[in-house]
Amino acid sequence: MDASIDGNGEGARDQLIRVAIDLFAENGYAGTSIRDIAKRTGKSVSNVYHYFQNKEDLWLAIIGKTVNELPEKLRKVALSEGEPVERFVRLMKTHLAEGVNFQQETKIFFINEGSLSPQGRTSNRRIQKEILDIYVGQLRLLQSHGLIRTKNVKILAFNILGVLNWHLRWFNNEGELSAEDVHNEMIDFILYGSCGLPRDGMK
Amino acid sequence: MDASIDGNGEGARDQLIRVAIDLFAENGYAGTSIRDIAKRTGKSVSNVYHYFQNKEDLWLAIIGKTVNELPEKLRKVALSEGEPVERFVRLMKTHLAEGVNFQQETKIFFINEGSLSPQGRTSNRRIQKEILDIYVGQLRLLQSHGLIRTKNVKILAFNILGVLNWHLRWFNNEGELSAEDVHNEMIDFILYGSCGLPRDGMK
DNA sequence: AGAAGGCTAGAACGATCGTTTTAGTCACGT
DNA sequence: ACGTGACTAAAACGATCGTTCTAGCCTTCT
Repeated sequence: MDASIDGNGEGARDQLIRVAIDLFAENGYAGTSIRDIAKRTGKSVSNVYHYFQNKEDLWLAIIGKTVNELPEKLRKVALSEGEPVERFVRLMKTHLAEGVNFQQETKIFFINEGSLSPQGRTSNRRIQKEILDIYVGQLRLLQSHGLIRTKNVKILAFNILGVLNWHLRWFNNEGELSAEDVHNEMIDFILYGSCGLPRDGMK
Repeated sequence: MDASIDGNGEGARDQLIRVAIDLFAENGYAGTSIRDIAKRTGKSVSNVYHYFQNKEDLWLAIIGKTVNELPEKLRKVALSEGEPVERFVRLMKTHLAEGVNFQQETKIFFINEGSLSPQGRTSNRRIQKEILDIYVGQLRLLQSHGLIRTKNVKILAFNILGVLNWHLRWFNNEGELSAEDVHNEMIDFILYGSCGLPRDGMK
């Protein structure tokens, strides 16, 4: 039998991660104990410590495959071919799609900065800085094409990230509107706010 | 001597609140212990319990005079006289000014939902709902004047609140740009995004 | 002088925290 | 058959948590 699949179709390690994500999102990092996680999985405390070195290691395992890889994914889009505005739209669509994919993980990422070790805190800040820089870079490019209304692209980038990141708090993928519809409205809002113009040549 | 003023010009209770705000903002609610607060004030643990019934009571004392009163302040502006767009701008300026006034308190408010008691959690949600409703109401009014680009004002309200609330995370009042300049750029972004138009008749 | 009460400190209580230790089961290679 | 190593459970460790208890100071009123 496949070693990565057990009887109920989910490895013990994956189950621990899934439950930890739920609990971290509900009660925060400091507000969630190892015993809470063990209890909800039906496993024992030592089981957690068999798969993870400590609590922060479990945290990093959650962030590692999701938020940590976000800057690289966004950079790939930012450096891709295409017309500037269209690429900018693609950048935001990628960003929003990742947000829906890893909604809880990203929410956790933003909410629990204060409870981490100094290394975790630094890594957290670095990721946010990288993402900000990607947007600032794209906005400067658009600005050089005369497409941006204002001078201060950094404020603009913060505004855009506010819209994109806040969406993690309110968007419900089980709602009546499709993610694509919601995202298109958000992107229109941002494009009007940034360029004073609607999306260009997009369907 | 005035009973509310002690030797160093700050009452013990006020000092405890001030330090608690700092620590809650740094390490979160669950991540901050009563002993941490006592230690930084130089006072004892029982001193905290002399002025506050328990930890959550201290939390509520912090939120009580700041975030709790925000919906009422915004509602007052929302119900005031004036031209719709101008009033909408005044609403956001008030919102942003309060955010700068109580930046740490409001940040705490958003970050620590998960660590509160059920009552605290409910009250937290209620406040956020009230603020959302105020913006939805204003947007509907603007919509009835034909000033809104889109149909779904709720998404629009979330986008706006994203911009306004995210600003609590990055804005530094000691920076080179004045709060007014930054806020005007933010409001322009929102107005373009919402109406497709710049501020009207504003200086 | 003496009682009362606001304010403070320090010790103590039971609970819970993250983590470690000990021990057990089971599958598998030799 | 035997040992090895992955996995799991339960108990225990020291530290820290929120909170309470006891007791002391100091001011104010009588």
